[in-house]
Amino acid sequence: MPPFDIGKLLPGNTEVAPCGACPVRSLAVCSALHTDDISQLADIMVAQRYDAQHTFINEGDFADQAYNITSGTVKMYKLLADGRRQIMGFLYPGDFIGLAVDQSYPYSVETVVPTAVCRFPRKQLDELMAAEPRLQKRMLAQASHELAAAQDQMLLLGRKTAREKIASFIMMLSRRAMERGQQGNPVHLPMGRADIADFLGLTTETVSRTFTQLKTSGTIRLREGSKVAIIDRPQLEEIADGV
Amino acid sequence: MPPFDIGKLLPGNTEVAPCGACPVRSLAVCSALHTDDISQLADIMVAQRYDAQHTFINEGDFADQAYNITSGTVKMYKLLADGRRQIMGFLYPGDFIGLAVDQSYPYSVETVVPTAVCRFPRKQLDELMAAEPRLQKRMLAQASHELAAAQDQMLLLGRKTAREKIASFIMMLSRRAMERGQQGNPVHLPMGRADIADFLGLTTETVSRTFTQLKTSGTIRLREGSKVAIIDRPQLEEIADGV
DNA sequence: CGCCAACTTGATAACATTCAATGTAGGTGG
DNA sequence: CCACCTACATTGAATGTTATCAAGTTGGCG
Repeated sequence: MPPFDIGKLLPGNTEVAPCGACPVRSLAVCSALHTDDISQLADIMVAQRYDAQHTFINEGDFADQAYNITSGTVKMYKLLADGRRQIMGFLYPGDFIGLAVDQSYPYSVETVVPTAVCRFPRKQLDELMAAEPRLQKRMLAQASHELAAAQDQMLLLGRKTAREKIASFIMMLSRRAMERGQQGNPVHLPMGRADIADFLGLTTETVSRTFTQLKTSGTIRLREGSKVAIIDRPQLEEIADGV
Repeated sequence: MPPFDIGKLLPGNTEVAPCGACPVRSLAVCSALHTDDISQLADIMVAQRYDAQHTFINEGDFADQAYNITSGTVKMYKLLADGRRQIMGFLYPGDFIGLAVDQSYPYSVETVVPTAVCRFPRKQLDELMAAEPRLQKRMLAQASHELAAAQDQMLLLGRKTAREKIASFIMMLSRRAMERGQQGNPVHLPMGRADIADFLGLTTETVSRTFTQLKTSGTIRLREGSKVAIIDRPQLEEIADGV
């Protein structure tokens, strides 16, 4: 039998959540809206929960829905015909999916851990955007931010060594956690080695070997619960920057 | 003496060009504006011309200007500390620079061939954008388009072989030429092997060898004037897609 | 026509992949 | 509660693609 099926939902799905009490409101695009606009958003929104390893967007499908992550982690990826996979990025609470999209989704999206999202019909979201320049401005800012991240990743994929890639990856997760007010040192890696490999353009074996190498050189330490402790942060930063 | 200097300009620089007669108006973000708005744009705009191989944006500099290419070709790139370079993309007439930008430019921009641009102060462009939702919408569309291209490039850099990278590159230039109403078959490559290498995450030697390989297999033919003739387009497409 | 930069080709080496085996941890059932 | 089982992670050995180092060749331009 197949490892996952047609959108099995966790208990409590499709509830209409109170945006006013939303824990990620300050992070999300919703921050661009006033309280009365938020209620408009809430009207067209559906809250939903997915299991881990559940694909809720398939590359090529008609893109009629947009999503906002409220808890959990997801990965966006593209596939080649023979199954080679490139993960474009990992998304966290507050991140938005389906903004920079044409008619059909240019990538698939799959949960890494159990994840909650807010789902919007794109058509109505477009209308709200047309009426609310603040929202549109916020979307442009988000697109710009994503573009900058994509360009950093292009430098990493095209020109960095395995060692530099892994160091950059740990630094990125650490910085991201701190930006979100979480602790930046024992960094939590919710994704497996295969996901890390497909994000960095490596194989799982090379990822594993490189972690070991950084551990041996005293730069990091691997902790239980898929956590990485940064022992020598300045050195990790230097490795990441290719110095 | 240094190979290039402090912004030497070709004759006829800093002229105030008539946007109404602009050859790339339909391609550019300007297409979002009506004739009377265009005049506002023209008021804050300066037309400028640069020699080939001239760097007019330096990574890290304060980003107070935005640019629109009106003729020529430029490359955007990032550098690592030891000089390794990744080219994020090549831009053609109608393309916009300085949109998805924070305080400082996240990349350098250098002309590939003699190039003409329109230059805008970002501050005033932002004001015009706030007043003209159509312009802002157009900018969001452009950012989305760039993001999709960046994601395709991430798949290429992370997961494609040298052969697939070169095939994808030729196909991309061919498609782009056709979108612009130019002929898509003898594809013109205005950039050198080093630029192609730094765009595809390869070395110049590998680029050269791979061109030879595709030539030997009868898929392409190298023509004078840095042109590539596509002999077997279906096969080139299959190679590009990793089949 | 000659020069110089860019491109091509050749030989060797290195980094990462591939194939294969072993180790470890989380989850399930006895 | 422990033993087992399965996933995943790590380690090992050999291969291969691409990089590196080095020598030609071509072609554009003065």
